[in-house]
Amino acid sequence: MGRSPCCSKEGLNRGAWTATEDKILKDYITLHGEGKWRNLPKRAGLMRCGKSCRLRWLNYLRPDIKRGNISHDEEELIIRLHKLLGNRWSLIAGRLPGRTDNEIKNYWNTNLCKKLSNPKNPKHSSDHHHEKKNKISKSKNNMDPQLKKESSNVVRTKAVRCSSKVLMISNPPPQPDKKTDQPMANSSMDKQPLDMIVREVEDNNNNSRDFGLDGDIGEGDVWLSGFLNSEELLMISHEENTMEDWSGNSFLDQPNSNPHDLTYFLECGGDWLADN
DNA sequence: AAGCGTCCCAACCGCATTCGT
DNA sequence: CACGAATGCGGTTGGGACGCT
Repeated sequence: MGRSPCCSKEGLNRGAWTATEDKILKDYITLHGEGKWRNLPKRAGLMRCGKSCRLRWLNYLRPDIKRGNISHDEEELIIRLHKLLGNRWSLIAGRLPGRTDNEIKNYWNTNLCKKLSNPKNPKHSSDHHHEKKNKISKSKNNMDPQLKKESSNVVRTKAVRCSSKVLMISNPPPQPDKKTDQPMANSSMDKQPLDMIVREVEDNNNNSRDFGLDGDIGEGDVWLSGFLNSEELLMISHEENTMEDWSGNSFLDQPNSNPHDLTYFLECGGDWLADN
């Protein structure tokens, strides 16, 4: 029983990649481009499964990969993003140019997880090369259960890619009912001030409520789900009551933004729509 | 120097989601 | 709409590197 493997494992190389394999893969992708991973190994002459090739390329061989030396700024950003997004490593990585989801995940698990659970421990500096061998007696599978619990208390959503998401902050239009496609009555989210929404996100962090996309979705959740699943995520700054995209551009600086209306149309890829 | 324990990270695995027909 | 294939994602594992005794 069980699922059939992604490819036949017989006769395939496993484990660490050799320099020769790297070169073959890199040359092949340089020549033919990414994609068609399943057939790639055969065509490139690699004794690897397609998944393995994809992973190797994305996490190691891509020319724009930055490796090691995660800066203090990057670390701060990871922490902030993780607070908001939880373990959605690919989304977090998307906001850190040159960083991969795997690298960020590893960095989180080996450094930030401990650091945040024990922030006063001076051994946990931001320079992870210096903290490499700190002696917290904890094996991987022995993680503090409380810590595990806390790390799961984050907004989690199904990984959903959006083609075009719209986020209305203060005055959302009636949303079509998923089943009937008819507009729903204005929700209680209407005219909700910005900080209310921020608080709602935080409350959801605290009570582990999951934002389901299917079935039993509250009206407010529809909006927040859209927000949280959007690749072009916005950061809402509590202090300044402004919205920023991750590059630090203020929402209020953008064309068509209106601080009183706070209607923000979001096109994945970060393009600001000329009109709605 | 050898043995042991711990840590880190590349790679693997299984499931979810998207895509194509 | 249904189905299978392809791709993407996040959790987990295993082995090498390193420090300590």
